[in-house]
Amino acid sequence: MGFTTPFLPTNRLIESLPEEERKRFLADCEIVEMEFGQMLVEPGEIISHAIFPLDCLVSLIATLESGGRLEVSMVGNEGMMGIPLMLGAQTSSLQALIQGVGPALRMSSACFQDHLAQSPTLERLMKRYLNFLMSQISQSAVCTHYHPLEARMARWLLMTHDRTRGDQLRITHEFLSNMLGVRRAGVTLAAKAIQNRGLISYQRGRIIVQDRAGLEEASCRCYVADRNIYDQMLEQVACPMHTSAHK
Amino acid sequence: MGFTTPFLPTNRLIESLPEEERKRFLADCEIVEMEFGQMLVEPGEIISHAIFPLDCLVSLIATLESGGRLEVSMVGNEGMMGIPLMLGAQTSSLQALIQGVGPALRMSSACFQDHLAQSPTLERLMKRYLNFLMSQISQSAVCTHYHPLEARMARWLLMTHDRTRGDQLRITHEFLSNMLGVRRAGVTLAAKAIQNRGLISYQRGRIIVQDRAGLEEASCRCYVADRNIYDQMLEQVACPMHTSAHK
DNA sequence: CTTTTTATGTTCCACAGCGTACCGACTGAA
DNA sequence: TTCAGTCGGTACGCTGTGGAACATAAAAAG
Repeated sequence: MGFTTPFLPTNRLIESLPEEERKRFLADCEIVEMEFGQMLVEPGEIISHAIFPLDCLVSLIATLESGGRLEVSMVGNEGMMGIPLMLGAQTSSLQALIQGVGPALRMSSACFQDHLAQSPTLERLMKRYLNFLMSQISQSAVCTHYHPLEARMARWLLMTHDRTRGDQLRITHEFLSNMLGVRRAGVTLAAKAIQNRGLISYQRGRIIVQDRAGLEEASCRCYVADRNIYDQMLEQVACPMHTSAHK
Repeated sequence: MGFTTPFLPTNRLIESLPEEERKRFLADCEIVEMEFGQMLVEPGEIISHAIFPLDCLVSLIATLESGGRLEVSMVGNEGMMGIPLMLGAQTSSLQALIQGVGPALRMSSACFQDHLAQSPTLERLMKRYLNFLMSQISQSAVCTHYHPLEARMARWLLMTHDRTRGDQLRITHEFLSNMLGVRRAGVTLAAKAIQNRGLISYQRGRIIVQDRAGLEEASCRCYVADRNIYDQMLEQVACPMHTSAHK
C-alpha cells in the first residue's frame, strides 16, 4: 500500500502490448478526465469510444425496464470499456457509470475497430479480457443470489480498493445500495457491522479500508475466485508478471 | 406450434452460414446423441469440443465453491457451446448440463479453432452470438436478483419451450429448483400457482405448457427482452429472417 | 403383486431484506 | 450565521424464501 514514487497511471491491458504496437495504439488515443456520476453509455445506446481507465473506476450495471439495477462488473485500469465493439456490435446492453474519478485513455470506436483488425496481438489480448469479463459476470450472478449482504459488501469494497490508489473510497451508502441492488438502510447496517469488526471506518461519503486481510475474511470466496481468474488471464497473455500479492 | 412436416433438425447458427462455408464446416462435424443429465464440461475443465445443438437443450450453470448453483443461460439450436474456444481459452468457467435430450453436432476444439481462423464469416457469426450471450447472462443476473420465483419460473418455462419441440417439458421440480437456485418446495408452490392459473399442467416429471400467452403474462419482462436481443442479432447476421412469432 | 425408489404436497419456524418513514448530523452555499 | 440539501441511524411491520421434516402418490424394479 502507498505509492511513494510519483504516480504514473497506466492501463494494464495496453501496458502488456509489445512496445511497437503500444506506441501505434497510443498515438490514436486521447486522455480524458472522467467525472463522478457520468454515464458513459446507457443500455441500447451507441458506443462512441473504447475507453481504457488509467486511474478511474467504472461500474458495469445491468438494468431492468422496471428500474432495477445491479452492478455486474467493475472496470479499472486492469480492463477496458467497449467490449461489444470487438463483437461487431455498435451498442451496449449495459450501463456504464463512473464511480471513481480520474484520467482514462479513449479512442473512437471506428479507430479501435481498425486497430483490432490490424493487430492480432491486440485482438488476442482483448479476447482474453473478454473471457475474464464473462467469468466475472457469471460469478457475480451466483454470488448476488446466494451470499448475504455483508459478504457481498466486503467483496465490493475489496474490488474497489484493488482499483483505487490509497485506502479511501469516496462513496455513499446510497451509492453502494444501488450497486448491490439493496436498500440504503441495509447498507448502513452492513457497513456498521463491518466497521464494528474494525475492518473499515467511514464518515459521510468516504469509507476507509482499515484491514484488508480482515475484509477478505469477511467477504465471500467470490473475491478470491475473481482475482485468480484475472491473474490466470495475465499469465496467459505472457506479459511481465505482476506479483501475486495485490497492493 | 406443431410441426407437421417431418422434423429436420438444424442449428440456426450453422444454418446462417453461406452454402459453401456450411458444407465445409459440416464436413468436420459429427452427430452425437446427448443424454439427460450428462455434464458436457465442469468449471475449470478443458473443452474438448464445440457443440451445436440440433434438437437438445443445454443449461449453462455458474457454480460456487460452496456448492451453490445457478443457471445463467440456456443453449438450444439457436446457439452453441464452446464460446471460450474463440477467446483463446481452453477451459470453461461454467458448467454445462444436458437438460433436454437429442442430437447435436460437434467438432473438436482444435478443428473449430481452425475453421474460425479461416472463415471470417464464421467468426463474425460467433461474435454476434457471444454478444447475445453476454447480454443474456447479465440480464439473468438482475432478473434473478429482483424477480419473484413465480415470474422467473414462467420465464424459464418459456425459454425452455422455445428450445423444445412440442409442449411437453420433461423436468422435475427438483431439477427446476437447481436451475433457479431455490428450494424444491418453493418450486412446487410456484408450479401449483401457475397451474391454478391454467397456464401449465404437470405430472411427475413432465410439465405441459397450456397457455403460452398467459405464461408470457406471468413472466417478467426479461423473457421478452431476451428474445428481442436474440432477434436483433439474427437480423444483423443478415440471415433469412425468421418470423418474429416464435413457434 | 409387492417392494423400493423417486416425485410431489404440505407444514412449521426462522430470518434476511423490503418498503416506508422519520430524525439528527454534517456540509457547503448564501 | 443561517439554511437547504445531503447523508447516515434507526425502527416497524411485512413477505418471500430458506431449512428441515414428514406424508402421500406414482413409477420402476423385483
